[in-house]
Amino acid sequence: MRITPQRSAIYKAVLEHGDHPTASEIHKWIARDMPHVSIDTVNRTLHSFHDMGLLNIVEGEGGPRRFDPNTRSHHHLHCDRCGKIIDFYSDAADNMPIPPEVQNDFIVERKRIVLSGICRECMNANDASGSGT
Amino acid sequence: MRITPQRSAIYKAVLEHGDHPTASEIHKWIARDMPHVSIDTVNRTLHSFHDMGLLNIVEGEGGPRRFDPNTRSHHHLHCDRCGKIIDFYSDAADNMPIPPEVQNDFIVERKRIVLSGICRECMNANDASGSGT
DNA sequence: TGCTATATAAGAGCGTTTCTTATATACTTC
DNA sequence: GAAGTATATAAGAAACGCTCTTATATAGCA
Ligand SMILES: [Mn+2]
Ligand SMILES: [Mn+2]
Ligand SMILES: [Zn+2]
Ligand SMILES: [Zn+2]
Repeated sequence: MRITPQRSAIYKAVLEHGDHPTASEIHKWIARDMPHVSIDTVNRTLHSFHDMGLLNIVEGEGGPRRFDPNTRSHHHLHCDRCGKIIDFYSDAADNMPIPPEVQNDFIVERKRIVLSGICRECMNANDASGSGT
Repeated sequence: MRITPQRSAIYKAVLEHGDHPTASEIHKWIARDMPHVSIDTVNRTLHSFHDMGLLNIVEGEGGPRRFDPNTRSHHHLHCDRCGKIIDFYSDAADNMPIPPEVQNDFIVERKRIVLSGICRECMNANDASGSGT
């Protein structure tokens, strides 16, 4: 795979961005330094990186794909209010046994836990507005 | 909430479809009996059902939302080849402890396990084509 | 039966992803 | 270092899913 300025910038952007960005967000992020990179190149490149194992694609409830530069084994919290996706780590989750009937009919290559609910910020926002005088 | 022919048909279609269909798939499914139902109505109605707790929205890796009429606590296998999503049940998963540091910063309302890999059909398809003489 | 709040159809609009094609360029070969 | 070639990119079009707008229809109530 060729090394191009676009690819370097895209990879750097994903690492710097930190969160779980969409192709569009990476495109905007990069635009500061390289305004002429096309969204098509960003999207195509992110998928190439995914195919090479440099990035994960994060589970979501429809909508645009979100990419994840964190390649350590980890899991996610999804906030139902603000849509934020937060990493967490859990040995219990990593070591959780897979049911035998699944193992018979399916080759498991990846195991992820998704917890949905309300994040701390949204909790606080709710408290502040909800219980005043 | 009013009972309308469209809503009845959409609910029936989701139950009959069985799998984890998209709004568009339900729209096509219904078209056999009711060709004049709009995709907008299907989509809006599916979301209403979701808000009422009749349906779940299934986690996916981008792309259109997929709905799930199975309201029992269960988890999913995602086939990387054919994109199929298969239900499975696991007490170990349901009882898995949530890390304390998560509980401090997040109100967990739903817990799902997603296993990605290769389903039996894709396995067999691969065998048949891959290792012949 | 008639009324009214709610639901629907149709099409427009929007954002994301993919496709097409001409142009540019990273890497190889000499 | 120069030339050649396979690969990558830009730009715009197109496809797709989802949402919004507005005029019309209708379910359920009085
Ligand atoms: Mn992550
Ligand atoms: Mn399911
Ligand atoms: Zn939140
Ligand atoms: Zn499969």
